[in-house]
Order: sequence, then C-alpha cells, then structure tokens
Amino acid sequence: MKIYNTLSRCKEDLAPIAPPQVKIYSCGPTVYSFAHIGNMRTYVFMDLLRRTLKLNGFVPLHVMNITDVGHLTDDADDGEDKMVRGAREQKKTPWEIAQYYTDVFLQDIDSLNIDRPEIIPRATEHIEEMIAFVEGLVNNGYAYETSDGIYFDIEKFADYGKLSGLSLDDQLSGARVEVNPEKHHPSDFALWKKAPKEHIMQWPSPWGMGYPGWHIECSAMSRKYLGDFFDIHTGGVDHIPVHHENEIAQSEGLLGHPAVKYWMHGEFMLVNGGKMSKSLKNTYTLTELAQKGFSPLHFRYFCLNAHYRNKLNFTWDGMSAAKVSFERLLAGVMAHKGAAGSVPAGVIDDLRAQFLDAVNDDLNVPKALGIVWNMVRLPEKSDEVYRMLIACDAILGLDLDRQPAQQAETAHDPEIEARIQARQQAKKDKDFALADSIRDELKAKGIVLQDTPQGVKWHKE
RNA sequence: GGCGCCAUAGCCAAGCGGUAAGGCAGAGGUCUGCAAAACCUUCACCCCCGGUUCGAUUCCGGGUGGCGCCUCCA
Repeated sequence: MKIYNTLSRCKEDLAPIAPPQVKIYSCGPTVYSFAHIGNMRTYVFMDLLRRTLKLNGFVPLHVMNITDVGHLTDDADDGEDKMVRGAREQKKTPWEIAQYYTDVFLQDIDSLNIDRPEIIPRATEHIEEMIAFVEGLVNNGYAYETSDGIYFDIEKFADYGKLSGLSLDDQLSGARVEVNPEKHHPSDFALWKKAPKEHIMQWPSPWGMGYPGWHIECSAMSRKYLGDFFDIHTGGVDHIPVHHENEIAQSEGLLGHPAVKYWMHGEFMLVNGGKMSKSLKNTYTLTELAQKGFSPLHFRYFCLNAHYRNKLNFTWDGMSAAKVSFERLLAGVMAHKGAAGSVPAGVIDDLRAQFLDAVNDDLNVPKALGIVWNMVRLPEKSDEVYRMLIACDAILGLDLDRQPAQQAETAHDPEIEARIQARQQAKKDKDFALADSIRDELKAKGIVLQDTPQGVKWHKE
C-alpha cells in the first residue's frame, strides 16, 4: 500500500520497520471540552489508516494520547493551561473535567465505529517519562533553564522546520511579537513550566514543582510505548508547523536520529467554506448532529466521501445528501443479502480488486466508495455480492450488514390511527377525494403517510 | 509580508497523458386511484492564456479566483 508522507511530500510504499507490525502514534484530544466534528474527521482518517493496514495483513500497535495537562492556551508559553482554564470555567477540578470529556470522547469515537487504538495513555500518568525526557535534553545541551521553566533551544537543532518547510525566519516574519527576554530565541518552546504555588496541577521535578509543556508528552509517550523509531505518526494538518516540528526537535535532539518514518496528516473540515475552530465558535458536535436527525454513521459516511488530504466543506445540505445516500446504500446492500442470482466470478474479482487498489492508494476511500456503489447497482442480486460488500465494510466501517433505519413508525396514537382507518375506508369506497383530504389533513399536522405493500406507514416530518 | 493547498456538472466529490467514477438534487419512466417510497434511464468537453506532446482535465510557465498556515485549534 502507498501512503503520503508529509515529510517527503510524496506518496511512498509503506515499508514497515518490523513487519507485520506497524507502530503508529496519533495525536489525540485535549480533554477540556467537547470534541467537534472537525476533530472527529481526523479520527475517522486515523481509523481508515488502521483498517487499511489490517486489511493488508499488517498488525497495528497504535497509541493515541489523551492530553489532560500541559496544553497552554498559546504557544508563546504565556497562556494558561487549558485544563486549568476549563476547570475554572466549569467550577470543577481539572481531573473531573478530564475524566468527563475523556469518557464523552471515547463514546463519540465508538459511535463512529472508530476502532480504539491498542494503547490510550494519559499525559498525567506519564509525568515521570516526560521529566526524564526533559532531563535528557538538558544534559545533552538542547535545553536550558530560565526563571519560569525549561526551554528547548531551537537554534541548536539545525533541521528545525523540515516538516512544514518553514524556516525560523519565515515563522517570525508575520508572527506575533512576544516578550520573554530569558529565552534564547523567540521560538524556543517550553518543555517544563515552573508552577506558581496556587497552580492546581503540579508535580515535583528536578526544577521544583511544575507541569509539562504540551509537546513533550507526545515525544515521551510515543517513545515509551513504541520505542526510538516507529512507523507512522498521524495528526491534523494544523499540527505540522508547531507541534510536530517541536516533537521532531525534541525526539531527534534526544535520540540523535529521527523517531518517525512516515508522517501523515488529515486535512481540515470547513464550515460553509471557511475555517472551523473553537475560537470562531462555529463548531458542531455529534450531539448537535443527532439533534438534527443525523446519526454518527451518517457523519462517517459524509467524511468517507472526501479524501483525507483534501479539505471537506461541511454544510447541512451536504449532510442531508450523505444521510439519504447512506440509507439508500444500506437498502441496496440488503437487496443482495441471501439473493439467489449469480454474478460472473470475473466481475466480482474485478470489483474487489478495484476496491483494494483504491484504498491502498493512499486511502482513496471516496473512489472506493464509488466502486461500492457499482457493486450495489449490479443488476443481478446475489449473495456473493453481499458478502463482497460486507468484506469492503472492514474498511468503510458503516455497518453495511445493518438494516436501513426504519422511518420511525411512531408508537400508538389512537387519534392518528383512527384517521388512517377512515382514509382506508374511503379508499375502499373509491372516495379518493376524501382519502386525499385526510392525508392532507395529517400532513398539515406533520404526519406523512406512505402506502406500502406492507400497509400504511406514517412518520413525523 | 512569508509558506502551502485547491479550482471538475445546481451541490458534494474521484480522476495523475488517451476524449470525465460515485453520491445528492433535477428531468423522463416503471409502480401507485393519486401521491410517497423504491427501482430504471438521463444529465459536464474539466477557471483563463500560453507551452510540451500524435494526444492534456491530467505535465510545465503565467494569470485569475478561493482557502489554509505563519496565535490556540483535528
């Protein structure tokens, strides 16, 4: 299979370090508030990678962190810790906040059929490893101490910027001015912060009480679980310029060699053509989608319709289209289940091969989805096709073996059922004008009737 | 100001040199008393201008337009 490596800027054949195992690290959530659907898109991408690896016979050893400390509100290292701020705003302890949002997050990814990574470590449980990592950097000269923390000495690391293609000068030219005269270089970032006494989350360290910088957790935890050199590191594109550059600097500074073979990044989701972010407050959550009648799998299908390296514009119209399309797909799959028809083996093999080629080409899932539709639309309905579709679902994760969502047949409502009976009688009497007027009457109340071979069905609009 | 991505039908979206997957919407049809639902059929010469090539949506150069990053953010 081929994957796109951000570092080399091209598609490369995946050659794992120690096949069949593939070691992956994915930047996980900071659990200080609800994750939004833009976040979720990135985890769907992560999941598609996992599933494709498995389909190709690889065995993922996958780590995704939970950031429950140390993520400052700003990379200038002056901001408040996000966990602490979330706790203050919600009048709870940071640990309560973290536990609550971690639980919600894990439920969310479960509902999206995102396979849980094998290891999901929390930053607060790896403070020791982080301290050891920072000590290592201090000892070999890549880090220095100031009155408020330990900083990475960015100018000591010649390769800084190799992932993003930004030089330090580039980054500075338009960036905000920051004032911290103790720092050797404005882009030097905090590895460890010394905590004021009143700071809620703090741990003992060789530099007194304090808490870790954001970037160090990924370097420390990936090293602990995956070793000094692992296969794939994933995240959102926004991580490229700062977070992942800093990770590279830390890890290579300590190890003297790269820690990651392939870097993969998921593109952003847009809203109405523009950026989605917490700071713009134009984010939606899965809960909000549910309130509008969209299930997590509707959203997953929506994501599958675009390539992970392209921006995807979220609109409610687009979401509706995905919902309709997905429900029809499920119905189409069911039409093949147990069907007696037979499709030439050549046709089956060809479609199966097309599907595999698509997903193995840097996870071209939208293309693969088109091929799935071609499978469903085969005129001959056959259980062989059904089984092939279910096999494809190992990648898609759409529960294709599930019945389409029934247009909810609302439970008993004697009043409505009486009107429906009246309409049935009118139809029997060939009094279609009356029958239609009853239908219109119910429609005005938001009750939609459907005559089906199985009888009259109704649902609320 | 610097870095980068993208530009395909009403909308979403594949495509990586040989005359354009798929989905939604629309149109026509089958079915239905009529609808609805379902199913079938149908619907594009790919932003503009040059260049390379037998041949370009696909490669190169130049425009124009949109977006993202260089603050936190997936």
